[in-house]
Amino acid sequence: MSEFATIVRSVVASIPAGSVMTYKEVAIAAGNPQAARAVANIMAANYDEAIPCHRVIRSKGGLGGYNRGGTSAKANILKGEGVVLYKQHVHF
DNA sequence: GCGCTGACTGTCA
DNA sequence: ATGACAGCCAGCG
Repeated sequence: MSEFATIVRSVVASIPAGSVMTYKEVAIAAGNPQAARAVANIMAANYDEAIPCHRVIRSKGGLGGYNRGGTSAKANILKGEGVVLYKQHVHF
């Protein structure tokens, strides 16, 4: 794996419960502000239980996707952690 | 090593 | 306010 992927995982794993980060923010934190797609790809292709991908959302507030139960499960988990959701979109 | 795909984003029409 | 287009990057066949 590349260093980028490692940093991305670390960043995502560092997101506290009740908080969320956008793919863009994660990409920036990983050192590549333009690599939002790559971040999403890493999440989708290399999911790990230690990596709370459900706390990573789209810049528009959409949940994006989830490879472990679907968007619905993702929304449910976020809501359970204290994130305010409104019809599957994060309420900033 | 090349080309396609995707849980994206921002801008233009 | 929607919809379409293009730019961007890493992973996989």
